[in-house]
Amino acid sequence: MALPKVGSIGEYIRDQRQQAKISLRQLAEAAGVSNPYLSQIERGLRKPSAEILNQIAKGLRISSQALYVQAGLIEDREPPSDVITAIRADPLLSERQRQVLIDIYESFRKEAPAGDEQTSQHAHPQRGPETDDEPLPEEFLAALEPYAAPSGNGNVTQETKEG
Amino acid sequence: MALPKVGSIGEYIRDQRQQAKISLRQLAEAAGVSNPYLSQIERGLRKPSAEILNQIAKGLRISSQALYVQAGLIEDREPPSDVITAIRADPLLSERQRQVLIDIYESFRKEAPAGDEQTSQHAHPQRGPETDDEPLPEEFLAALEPYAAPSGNGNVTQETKEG
DNA sequence: TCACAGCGTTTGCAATTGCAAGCAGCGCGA
DNA sequence: TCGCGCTGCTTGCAATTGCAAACGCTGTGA
Repeated sequence: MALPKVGSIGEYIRDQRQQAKISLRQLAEAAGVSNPYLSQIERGLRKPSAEILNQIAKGLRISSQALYVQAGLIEDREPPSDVITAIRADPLLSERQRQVLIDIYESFRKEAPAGDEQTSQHAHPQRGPETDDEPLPEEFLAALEPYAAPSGNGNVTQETKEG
Repeated sequence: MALPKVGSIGEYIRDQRQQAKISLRQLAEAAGVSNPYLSQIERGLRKPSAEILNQIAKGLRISSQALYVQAGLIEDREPPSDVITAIRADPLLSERQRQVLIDIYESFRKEAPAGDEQTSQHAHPQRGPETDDEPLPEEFLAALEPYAAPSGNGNVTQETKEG
């Protein structure tokens, strides 16, 4: 576990605050917490709750995640090398959708020849967002709609919205 | 709007727990919290700290971020499209499979309004040939086989391979 | 009919959070 | 020398967290 010091959350906050060139009281005001409590947090005398942490993050204009990671409350970033893990972790999917995705994925994994793991990125010269060989399985998507949610939406052409 | 009630964290936990088919005591044990406290959390009588939340997430085998987002402790500013990342990174999927998975996932994301996985049950009065009771869309999996590879395999019952 | 095991819930209680009030120090203008 | 405002820190104290123990309920086997 090469995790950073959990207690460094206070130092991290103080560091961020000083870099922002604001006083402890100012940050306390912006974050909506009391000055003395913030003081104790920065010196590691208190272990703030997630709500306080979130408010402090807002006051510092930094990501809440960054603070949570520093506080050791989030496995830093959780690199989901596992598709199933990522699907399970997605809070915006319904349980039904999750199950469908996992099932499809597992069926793929079972069928897939596990031999071409050598950077299959170039396995298929896919140039556009759509596969050229054949049209996308719109039938699937249309059929999946009842599993997703209301509002029949056939527009599923992928928009390459990788963040 | 998007995050109506923060207190729904308890419902979310209970939902996840029941879908995992484990008892309150089992989850409490796995998460390292007391059973009565977990009971109170699930019913919204207590507001757990981030540490407890983190442990519960571990016990549920879900992402801490998912819980934090549900708890309103993280601005869902960064929608975890980790699913797409994971799909893209999976070396065992063919390009076509990858595309199908991403398309399905994105269609889910577009249709699903995050929180109401319950209401979506009755969202579609006009149902297909099968009723909603059907646990899993085997028809989809069967139809997807040509997109995966030869060798028909219909055994895709949810085995919930909890590691 | 018991006894046992499991379920979720309720009940006190120690420990902790988080705050209002107050304290000590520093810089500045009168 | 004061006073004023700012810095951060210390001190009680109400409110809350989180837990151990016990409760009521249901199902199962002797």
